[in-house]
Amino acid sequence: MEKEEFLKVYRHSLAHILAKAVIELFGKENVQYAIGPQIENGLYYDFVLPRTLNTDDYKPIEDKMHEIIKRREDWTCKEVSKEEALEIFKDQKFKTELINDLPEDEKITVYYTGDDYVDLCRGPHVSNSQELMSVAFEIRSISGAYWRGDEHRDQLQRIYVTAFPDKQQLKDYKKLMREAAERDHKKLGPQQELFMFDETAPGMPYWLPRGWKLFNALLDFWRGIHEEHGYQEISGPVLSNAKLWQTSGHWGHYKDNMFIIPGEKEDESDYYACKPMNCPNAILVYQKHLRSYRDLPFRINQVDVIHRKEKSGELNGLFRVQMFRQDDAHILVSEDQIADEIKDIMSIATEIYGTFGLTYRAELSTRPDDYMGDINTWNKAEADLKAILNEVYGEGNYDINEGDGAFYGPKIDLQMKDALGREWQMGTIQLDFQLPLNFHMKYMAADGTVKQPVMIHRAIFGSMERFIGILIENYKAAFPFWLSPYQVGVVPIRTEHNEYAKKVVSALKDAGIRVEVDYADKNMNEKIKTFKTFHDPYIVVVGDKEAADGTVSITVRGQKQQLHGVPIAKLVEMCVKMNKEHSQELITTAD
RNA sequence: GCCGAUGUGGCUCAAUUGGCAGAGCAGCUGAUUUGUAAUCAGCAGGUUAUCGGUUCGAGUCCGAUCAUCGGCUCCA
Repeated sequence: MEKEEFLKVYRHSLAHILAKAVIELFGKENVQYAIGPQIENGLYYDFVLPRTLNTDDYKPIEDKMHEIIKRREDWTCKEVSKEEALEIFKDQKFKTELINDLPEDEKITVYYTGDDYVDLCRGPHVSNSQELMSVAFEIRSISGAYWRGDEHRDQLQRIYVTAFPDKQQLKDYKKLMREAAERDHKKLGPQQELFMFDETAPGMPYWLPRGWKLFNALLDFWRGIHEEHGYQEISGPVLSNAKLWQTSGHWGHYKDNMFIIPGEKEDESDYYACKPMNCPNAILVYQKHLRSYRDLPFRINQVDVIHRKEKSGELNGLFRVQMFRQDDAHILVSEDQIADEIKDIMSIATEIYGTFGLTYRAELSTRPDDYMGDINTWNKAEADLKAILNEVYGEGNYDINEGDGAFYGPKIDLQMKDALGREWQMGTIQLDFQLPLNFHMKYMAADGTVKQPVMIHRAIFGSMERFIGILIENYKAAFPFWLSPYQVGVVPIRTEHNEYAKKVVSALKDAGIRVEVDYADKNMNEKIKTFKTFHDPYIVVVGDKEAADGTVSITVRGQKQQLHGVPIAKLVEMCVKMNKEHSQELITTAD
C-alpha cells in the first residue's frame, strides 16, 4: 500500500474508533454522529452530544480509544440495500439524511467494528483494530462546526485528532507546530514593533514606525515593477455616496460588508460608505475621457485603504482584517487583448513571488450556475485562460475549480507556499464582464464603432497586510536586507566615538540605507543586544581602531565571525548592492 | 453570526479555600566608560478589559458587554 493510501486508511479507521469511543462514553441513545473524514495530519468527527465538551474530556476519550483498539476487534464490511441502511441508522438523523441523498444506484456499504458499532462508509478500512496499535494520536482540539457547513443548520461539536503512523512522526509534527507558533505574526509583529491593534478599531492595524518602513520598502519594490509594465498609479476617495455603490452593484450584493455612514437626511441617497473595493475609482478615472482602442490596455494600479466589515469571530491578526490595502490594479482591455494581458500579469507574479523564494500554484475557477452575461464570451474567456495556464505551467500543473468563479467572470487564484509548507491564497486575477456594463464603459474601436472593454481585476500580494503577515512568519521576522525596517544598526563603543559614528550614519543615509544608531552613554553590549533582538541585518561597531583608519566592524545577522576593518565606502557598496538586487541572502564577506 | 477558551503595570508571569495586588525585564535617576546578546544601585509604574451583581470583604464567585485566540461559515 502506498504511504498516502495507508495514511488515509488508518486515519479514517481511527475516526471510526473515535466515534465508537464517544458513543461508549455517552451512550448510544445520547449521541448523533455525523461524519468523520481524514484530513491533513489527522482526522475529525462531528457529533451532537448531551453536553458541551471541554479540555477535561480529552483524556477519557483518548483512553477509551486506546482501550477499544486493544480489543483487537475485526472490522467487517457489509453491502446493504437502502432500506436496510435506513433501518440500521433509524435513530441517526444525519446518517439517515446521507442515505436518502445517495443516488438510487449507489452501492451502500456499512462497516462494523466489533458487533456494537456500525458506520455508513465507503471504506476502505483496516481489517482488525490491531493494525492501529502502533498509531500515535491525540486530541488536538474541540470546536463548533455546522452540519454540511451550513450556518443555518445544526451546530455540531467537532473533535479534531492528530494522528501519525508512529510516535516519532507525531513528535516531529508537534515540534513543527511549536515552531509555527513561535513564528506567529500576531506575536512577532507587536514584539518587533511592526504593528499593533487597539480595541477601538478591531481588525484595523496600526502600522508602527518599524513596520511602516518595511511596508514602504515592499511597496516601492511593487511600484517599480508596475511602472515598468505600463501601470499608472492613482488614489481615490475612501468615502463615496451610496449612488456609486448602487451603480456598481455593491449596494445590492455587498452591503453587509460595508461600513456605512448615514447622512443628514434619512434618505439613502444621502448615505456614504467606505469603499470595500477600488474598482469604481478606476472606472471613473477611465471615464474621465472618451477612450480610444489606442488607450488599451488601460492599466491603473492603486493601494488605497479599503474597509470590509466582517462578522465578529472572523478577524485574525493581519490575515483577516477590516481595514487593508490591496495591491490592486484594474485593466481595461478589448476581448482580443485578454490573453496577452493575463500573460503579462503572470510574469509580474512570477517576478514578485520569485523575489521571496516563494513557490506558488495556480487555480482556475470557472463559470458558476448563476453567471451573468453572454455564454459565448464566457466560453472564450475560459478557453483563453486555460490556454495561458497550459502555456505557462503546463497542462495538469494547475487546478480547476469548476463553477467556483464569480458571477461576473472567471478567475485565476494564486496560492503560495511558505517556509513551513503552508498554503495561502494570495494573488487573484479576475475577468469582469459586468462592471463595464453597469457603468456603460466604452471605447472607440479602430473601425469607428463604440465597443465595451473587458475589465481585469488583479492583485499579486492579495492584501499588503496579509502578505506582510505571511512574510513575518516566513522569515521569522528576520527579513532580507532590502525589506528590513532598519538595515544597519550602528554602535559607537563609547560616547567619544559618536562623532565618527555620525560620519558612518550619514554615509549610509546618503545612499538610501535605513540606519539606526544608539548614541547613549551605556554599555555597548546593551546596544548590540537591542539591535539583535530587532534582527537588524548588519550591526556596525565603531571604536578607536575604526575611527583611526576610517573603517567599521560588521556583525552580519546569523554569522558568528565579525568582519573587521571594512572601509565605510565598502559597507555602503555592500548595502546598496543588496537593496538593488533585492537579495534574499545577506552578503557575508567584504572581499 | 455560531461553538469553545482567554483577558492582572509597556512586556513575560505570580497572588493558597474569596482576606493588604507582587516579581523579572523594559522605563526614569545616579554611578560605571566598557571591543560583540543583559554593569551596579535607587526610583517610579496597576480603578486586575468594561459595566453591574453576590459578600463584612472580589483579581478570584455570578451576569452582561467589549476585545483577543482555536475552530465553523465567509474571505484578500
